[in-house]
Amino acid sequence: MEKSKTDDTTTYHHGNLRRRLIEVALEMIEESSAAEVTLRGIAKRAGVSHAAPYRHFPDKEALLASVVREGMSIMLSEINVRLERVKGDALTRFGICGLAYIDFAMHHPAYFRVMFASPTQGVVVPDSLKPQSSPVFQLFLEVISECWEQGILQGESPYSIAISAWSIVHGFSLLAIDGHLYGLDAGSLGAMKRGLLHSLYSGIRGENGP
Amino acid sequence: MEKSKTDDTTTYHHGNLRRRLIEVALEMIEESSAAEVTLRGIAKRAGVSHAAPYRHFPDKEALLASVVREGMSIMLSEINVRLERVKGDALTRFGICGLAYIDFAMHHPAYFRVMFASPTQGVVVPDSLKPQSSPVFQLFLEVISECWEQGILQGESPYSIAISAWSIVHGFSLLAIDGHLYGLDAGSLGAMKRGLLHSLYSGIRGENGP
DNA sequence: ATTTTGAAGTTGACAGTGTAAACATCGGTG
DNA sequence: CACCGATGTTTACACTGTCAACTTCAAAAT
Repeated sequence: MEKSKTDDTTTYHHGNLRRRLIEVALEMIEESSAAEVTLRGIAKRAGVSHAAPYRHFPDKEALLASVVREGMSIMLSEINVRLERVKGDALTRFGICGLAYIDFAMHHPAYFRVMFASPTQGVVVPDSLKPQSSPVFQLFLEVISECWEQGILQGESPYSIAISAWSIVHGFSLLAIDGHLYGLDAGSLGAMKRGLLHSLYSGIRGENGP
Repeated sequence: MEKSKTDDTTTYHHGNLRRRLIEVALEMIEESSAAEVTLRGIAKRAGVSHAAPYRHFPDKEALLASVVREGMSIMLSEINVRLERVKGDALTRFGICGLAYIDFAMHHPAYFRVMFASPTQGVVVPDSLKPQSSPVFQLFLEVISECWEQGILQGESPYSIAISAWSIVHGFSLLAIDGHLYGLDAGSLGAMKRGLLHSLYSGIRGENGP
């Protein structure tokens, strides 16, 4: 009779809420924006009374936090799936991490926005979900360490390289989904992604630069 | 009797509200966080009835937008002040832009947060204040163009370099003020800033990297 | 098979929010 | 000096998050 934490299968009285609530929440974030999403609105769209969510989440923030956790999990797995396909070459794996990060942001902007909305809105993301402690950052760190040990990447430490890499990749993701880079077509955006990683890898120093 | 848009001098019935409201708003953002700030709370702290702000701003969002504009303006001027002191050397000027951007974020985290809270909260930042159209980004672009023309920086275009530069600098700023990089002391944070810019300038490719 | 029981959902209430409309007030202009 | 419009106040409303009391129903216990 134990209700497992990750309860997918149909259960309960009215179907499987909890799950449905998370889905609806994401839907509504896609349509409007994380701030304008209302708990009552979510409940209504789920076809349930306005207080029903409280049987599954202590408060609104907790529901949103679940969306965040789910997003984190999906992001991590999407990156990992791509990594699986290119075992071996450490540098390539590094590139894949960066590209996959940006791709996740562009493919799932709603997830991405809730995930990194931290200080604003009501979404007070728990510390364990902050960038550096996130599994995604840890993955970055692993892959970068591998490169660093092989002398493929240089820097003060793998950690400092990871900071640089995460910064550039995350910053670009924000531009891509928010400022949307002046409506560039998919092709040039793809080129831009690669250009971005290249500029970090090879640097932007010109011939006349000291 | 015209009330100029930027009304600093004391006027009106009850002193100079508008100005005071913006100040109080910023104060309260510093204390709690942009989302939890309430219009009624701002009014109360300004010693005024809860509807008074509506004589100066059409709605809450407009007040917050004014805070954003002010932040943008301060950021721009702080960067410019530092640039004034180092006319001449284009590359140094580029470095100053990046450092000053990060410094602004760290010195005025409240401003920085409202400014880039875009999609979340109620702060729907107008398009004209989005990163790429902001004067700050334009400044980046100018300085980078200068370097690019002199062959000090390389890349597909000044614009693409600016994207990379803004991305890394903005992403790092987020880490610094939000994830706060595990409570590093000021010294190592300073070193980190420089390391960050260096990694973009010189790249992170190691000896064994292709 | 029937009772029991507690989780899941509902209803109604409350304080607090943003905002609008009607009213009050004061300083400068006629 | 009277007026008038900008500035501030009061009252009111719809909506939010959240809580407490109530209902319902499916499975556990008898």
